Amino acid sequence: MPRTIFEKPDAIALVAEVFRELGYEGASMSNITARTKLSKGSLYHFFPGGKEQMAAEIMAHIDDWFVTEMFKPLEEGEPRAAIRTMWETADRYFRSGRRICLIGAFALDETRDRFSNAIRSYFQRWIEALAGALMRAGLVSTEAQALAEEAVVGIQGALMLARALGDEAVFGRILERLKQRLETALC
Amino acid sequence: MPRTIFEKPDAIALVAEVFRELGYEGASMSNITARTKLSKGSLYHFFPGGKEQMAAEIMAHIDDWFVTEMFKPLEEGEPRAAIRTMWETADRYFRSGRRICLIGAFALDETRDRFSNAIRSYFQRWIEALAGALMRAGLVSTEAQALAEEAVVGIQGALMLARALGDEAVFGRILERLKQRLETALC
DNA sequence: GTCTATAGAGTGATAGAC
DNA sequence: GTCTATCACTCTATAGAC
Repeated sequence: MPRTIFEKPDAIALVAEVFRELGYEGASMSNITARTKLSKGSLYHFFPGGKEQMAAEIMAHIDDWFVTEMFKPLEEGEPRAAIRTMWETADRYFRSGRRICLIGAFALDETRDRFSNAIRSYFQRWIEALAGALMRAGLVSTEAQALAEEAVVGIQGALMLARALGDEAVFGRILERLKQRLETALC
Repeated sequence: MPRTIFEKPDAIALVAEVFRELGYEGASMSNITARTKLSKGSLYHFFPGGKEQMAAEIMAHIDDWFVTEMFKPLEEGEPRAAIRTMWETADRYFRSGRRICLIGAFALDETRDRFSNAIRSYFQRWIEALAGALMRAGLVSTEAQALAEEAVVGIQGALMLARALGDEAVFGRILERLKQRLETALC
């Protein structure tokens, strides 16, 4: 019979999309095997710890992506350019509001306790990286902290509202307003 | 054997807390009976449609509460006073960030399709009620719409971030900033 | 006695683990 | 595929209000 060979990074990406669509509880092993075409054997080969390990590795994978593409540039690059790039990176990652934040969704459901450390450190690092960039761009600490918090809150709230209203355009509008607010503060 | 008599409003409130804590999929009938002390007999007596009916009635109950306590005052009352009261009502309902928005949480998980109409109309009415009050207070339509959207996005994002960081204080800080922004716009 | 609401064992289906 | 645990849900017996 025909077989498809998967590598673990593929498996993580495929399973991630199922979790993103159905949530942690909603993603059953049958759903996952049906949608990913990965057999139960393959899944337990890649993730001996079962569903919990899948979710943990998916979150780590998302975190890695953000560290490379967004947090490190904010922490180490020229701050104004990095902040400008951040909006594009967010828009690209969240597909202009069509894709939700899996880590944010996990924060709101019963999986939150299981993964609370990963969830907390992702958002903490995002806010701190942005606040740090704003300070290096000339803002005082309190203002930088408040604006950074507001930006991350706005992105997450916009993703939820886009999903709730079935209108992805909300995301673009909020992103634009947040961008303007940060640029105004830096002038 | 000893029996406890429940009334339906009590049943809705008790079950609501289980859904809020565990999410739709996470709240199993066993969990619900264990935490609420309602037997399966009582639950299926009150909610012959099972879990789906429970969730639908809980959402309707939440929606009713918001209509009475927040949307109608915004739609019909003196706009500036109603907006001022809205912040207090939100802070009280969400217990200063300790309680999440169940309707928002449903919007992000796989239940979203089942309840999409209820979810959409809740957020739509909130934004429209607030935008209407801002217009009656003197703002032009586009600015009122944008500020209303931003306020609801901010509240939802702040609830998520408070939960994600395990730090409810975020909610109070964001609420205060949103309040200031609306008051500034109205001056 | 009648009737409604509750208790909780029991049902088949399906979950996740292996 | 096989396993056991647990799922949503059904059903019968009966407690308690009248």
